[in-house]
Amino acid sequence: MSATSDSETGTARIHQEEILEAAALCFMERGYNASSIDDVARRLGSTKGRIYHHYRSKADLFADVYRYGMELNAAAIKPLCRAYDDPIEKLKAMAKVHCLTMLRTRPFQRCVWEGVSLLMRGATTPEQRETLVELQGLRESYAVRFREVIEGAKESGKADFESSGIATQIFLMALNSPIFWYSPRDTDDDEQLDEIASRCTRFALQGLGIGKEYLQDV
Amino acid sequence: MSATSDSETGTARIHQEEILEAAALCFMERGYNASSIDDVARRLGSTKGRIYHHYRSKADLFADVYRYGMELNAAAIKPLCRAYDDPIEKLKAMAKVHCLTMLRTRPFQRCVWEGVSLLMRGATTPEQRETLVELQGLRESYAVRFREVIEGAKESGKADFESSGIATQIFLMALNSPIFWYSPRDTDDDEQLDEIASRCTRFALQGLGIGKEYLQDV
DNA sequence: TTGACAACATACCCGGTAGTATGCTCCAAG
DNA sequence: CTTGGAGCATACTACCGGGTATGTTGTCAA
Repeated sequence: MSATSDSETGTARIHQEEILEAAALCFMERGYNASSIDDVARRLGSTKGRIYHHYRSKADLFADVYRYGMELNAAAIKPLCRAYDDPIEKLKAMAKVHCLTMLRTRPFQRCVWEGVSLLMRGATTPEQRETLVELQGLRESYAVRFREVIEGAKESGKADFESSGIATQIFLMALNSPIFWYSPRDTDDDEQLDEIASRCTRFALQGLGIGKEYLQDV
Repeated sequence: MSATSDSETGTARIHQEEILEAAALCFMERGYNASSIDDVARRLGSTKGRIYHHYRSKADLFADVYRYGMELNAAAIKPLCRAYDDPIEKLKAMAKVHCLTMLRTRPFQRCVWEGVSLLMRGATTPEQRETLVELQGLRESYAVRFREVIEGAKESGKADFESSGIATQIFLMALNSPIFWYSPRDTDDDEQLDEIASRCTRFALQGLGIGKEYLQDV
């Protein structure tokens, strides 16, 4: 049996991860609609047959890229969720890690981003619609984790904004921004990424009205 | 003569503006590649013939939407360029107006945004490539105006950041963000938009390290 | 009155692409 | 050693959508 596309374990998933990476690169470079399955296959040095053996449709493939990207995000902030008392410290850590994940897994994150847009537009089949709504739920609950900590920071009196909904949106936007304007240099050392993540994090936290006295170590 | 698509004056442009608006709405809802010329025509209650009478290609139509969006931006901040001495005050005004323009002309701004992405990807013909590079230049020079004021704010000692390039990117991103997460309410009064623009502006200015004492009237 | 042209509509072509049907090969279980 | 299926490749179809060629109508100037 094949063409399952969800919750695979073992070797199947390993084979598919190669496909996922190629797909993410294609979708990032040309966008979902402009990328053909043949493009992805070419990048893999194979043909359509391989992809359609593992995925029932192009939309399925994209959905799996989306899911994988969100899994990377969730996995990155997971260890931080219960590790802090002070909401400011927690928010600092989450923001920094989130931004670093954006930079390190840029192709997937661009797909996640485009997925949000594709959601609002028309998903053809009701089955696809269902999948996209589920994936949107993943992203939504991820955002909620940030919003809760952001609200905690406000209650502690160290942050200052009005609508936590809007604040969270802009906050995440600032952290996500490098996936658009950052293009990896030839010498893409890890310090460089850390530097950029720091600046984005500082900007985002200051945007929430958090004083600089709390942001020395970002 | 027809199919000129640039620097029209008088009645021709008026007819085209109707097309521009329909195209902007389509491109916003489904994206450039997923929108067909027939979709745009349907929204106009007409057929392809009308569009291809005014534009030589789909890419030309998109380019004009892009251009129009950038013209709206440039026109909005133009009166502010020589009206302020204090860089902080100037930056406040520019940011607020920019954000408001984003909210009020959202379909066009979404197209401008997608245009940036389409640029990096492959433009087919060298002629299109040339056009897109020119449009990218418009956007670039627009960003430079902000960067100069942002650098001025830093020199005045009232802002605090490290790289003005990165700072400008995140700054504009924060101001642009509502075109993605804001969907107009049924009661979309103008105060609502002003409120949102204020919050985005405060966030962006604070992100630059500008103290709250300068931001009372945003 | 006419004819020329703008401003469309209609009908058609054709290349590209998602999806399918089928063939091939290797490997492991029986 | 043979057989069934995983893991692909090859060949093909069907259709959508960009672009064009041509027809139709209103208008305005000579």
